[in-house]
Amino acid sequence: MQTRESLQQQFETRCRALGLAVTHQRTVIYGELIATGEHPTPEAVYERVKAQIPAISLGTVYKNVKTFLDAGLLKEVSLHHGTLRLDANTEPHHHMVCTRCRRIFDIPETEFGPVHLKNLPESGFQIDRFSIEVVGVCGACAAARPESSGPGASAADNKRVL
Amino acid sequence: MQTRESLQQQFETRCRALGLAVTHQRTVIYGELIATGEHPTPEAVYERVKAQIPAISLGTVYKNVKTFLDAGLLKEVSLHHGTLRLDANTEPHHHMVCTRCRRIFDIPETEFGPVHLKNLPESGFQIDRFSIEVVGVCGACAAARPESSGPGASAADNKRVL
DNA sequence: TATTAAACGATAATTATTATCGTTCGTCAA
DNA sequence: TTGACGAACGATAATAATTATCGTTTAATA
Repeated sequence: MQTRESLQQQFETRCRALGLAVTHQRTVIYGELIATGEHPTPEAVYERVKAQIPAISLGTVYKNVKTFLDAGLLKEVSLHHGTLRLDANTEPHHHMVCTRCRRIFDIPETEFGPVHLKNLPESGFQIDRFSIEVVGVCGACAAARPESSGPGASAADNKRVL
Repeated sequence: MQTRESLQQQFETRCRALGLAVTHQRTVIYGELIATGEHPTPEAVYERVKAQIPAISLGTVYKNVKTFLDAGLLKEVSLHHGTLRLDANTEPHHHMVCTRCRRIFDIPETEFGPVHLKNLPESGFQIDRFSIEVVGVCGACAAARPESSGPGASAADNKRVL
């Protein structure tokens, strides 16, 4: 398990490896992101960072968040951020999502074995259901571009192909 | 398993039960949604419906999609539609999401037993990983409003409380 | 320390979505 | 069946989230 301190220390090294300038703004933005256990919005990050750098621009936060995502320093919580996707399937089911074209396929609940959760970190949380997402590359996209060479290519996959 | 025909037949009945007028626009919008196995965006629905009702307004599609969501005729594919949520946790982990306040909590991967998928409906899909989401109500929200009485209350839970 | 490209702040533009408002149409009682 | 009325419609303005532009500043490095 990575500590906040070690992540913060690695930040400069990782930036240099990526050819990114280590600016004060970037350091503070990243610091806030690893300091919080929450999963904030860019706007929320902006508010926190502004306490330390009052002159920072919201655009700078967005630009750097995007840079960090592309670099793999950050991840999006969900592949489905962005425009609303509708589901008229009333049967219980799960989804399979292509990281390239963002197409969504249904998987009936019966295709999965039971989910075992050992113990719940957050006390008092009332579980309604488990939602499983199979993340990967669909047949069509795999055929179009067979091999995304190495882990570095994953960032480009955040963009839509189809 | 509900057939498209039965769903389309139920549409009028369900609308009347909900006090919603059965308009041509609504019938076509809903029809397109159950006709497609995809999970379209409102914009995509608009394009499809426009082929049948050229004068329809995009606003009407949005309004009715919202009405259908509130009524439970449709669901959103993801709770994370809307603004971007960032994740600086580089360890493999899953998420627990509160349907009321939309707060997101981390669950280490080790808290779950292995996921068993019997067979993949979409041939050629290359699985990268499974992402499990524990959906429910967090302790704080449950304490604030203990019982969301009956299934009808679930629609209101789509809105943010915190 | 001087050069230079990258990053910054300010702000305009774009995209997704919601709200407004006058007109039309589905519902239901007569 | 018709007529009244409120709900839904289409057009369009407004808002929110995000991205792009552009002139200025700053980090990297020679």
